Amino acid sequence: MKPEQILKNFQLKITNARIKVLELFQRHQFALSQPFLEKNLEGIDRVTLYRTLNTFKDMGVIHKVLDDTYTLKYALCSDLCYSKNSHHEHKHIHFQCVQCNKTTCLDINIPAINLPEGYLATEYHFFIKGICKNCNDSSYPNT
Amino acid sequence: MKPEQILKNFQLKITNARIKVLELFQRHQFALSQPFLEKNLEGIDRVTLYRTLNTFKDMGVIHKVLDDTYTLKYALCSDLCYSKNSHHEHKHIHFQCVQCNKTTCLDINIPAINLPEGYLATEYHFFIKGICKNCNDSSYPNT
DNA sequence: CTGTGTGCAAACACTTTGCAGGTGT
DNA sequence: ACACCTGCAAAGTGTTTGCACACAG
Repeated sequence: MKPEQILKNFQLKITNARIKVLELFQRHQFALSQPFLEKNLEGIDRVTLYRTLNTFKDMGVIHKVLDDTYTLKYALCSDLCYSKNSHHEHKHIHFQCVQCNKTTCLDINIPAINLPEGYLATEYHFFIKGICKNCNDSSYPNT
Repeated sequence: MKPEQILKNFQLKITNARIKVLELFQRHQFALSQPFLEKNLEGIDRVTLYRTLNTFKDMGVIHKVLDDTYTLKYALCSDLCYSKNSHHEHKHIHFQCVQCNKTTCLDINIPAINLPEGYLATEYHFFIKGICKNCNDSSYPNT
């Protein structure tokens, strides 16, 4: 979908910065951080990027992706973000590759957990560190 | 166990800073961050704390606890950190309370996940956000 | 005595806030 | 026209590095 259309769907004003940010998300299948955006989108202010990401997150255009780099990352919401009852939520597992340093969304749901009596859950975050398919494949070149 | 004994067990030099840090960990059942240690341990340099935490983590005295605050947290390793085959690893779930802002270790193992072909896992991080037992109990006082 | 631990200064990286001016609708 | 978006400056917070001195073993 065209960035302009996405913005329209979410009733967000169509601005240069937002289009550029969405395009960048669409060009990459992995989660993006503000520093990454800043490097790859010269001409757009650092603060604007932070605010754009925040707005997108609040409106449900993107969702937080946590890994252990302690830099906020986000990924475009997709089918993965909708459960069977068409309720927008984020219960899939993320994968952080220690080789290419990319964190991606896996098409695997977070398994249900029985919390001890008295606990109330609102959000689940599950990520796995390791070597992703791409890096794994390229380290064993075809013979 | 006495902090001195712990240090001895891990073949670490017994210093004032390390004892103080271990004592603080023992006094709290939740994960501690460097900023927290800094506030609660006046007289010990900020950098020393970072380095102490790093050393402890490398030696397996403490383990990383991730939540979405983007501040590194650590917890003392305990029985939870040893799997059935007495192999030191960290596969339990953490819980981040949005009310008291404490992140704790749960006595629940991370369920096994079947990764897609080609992926290789080395670490699992799973945390749940919500309201912990303590906060939940205190918001519904006994009648 | 020797190597490791500590403290201080400084730099680095990521994120947030305030305000003035610009722009989409 | 008006509200919202953007850019700039500055500050806040968490973390790392370099170097000289101190101290545990």
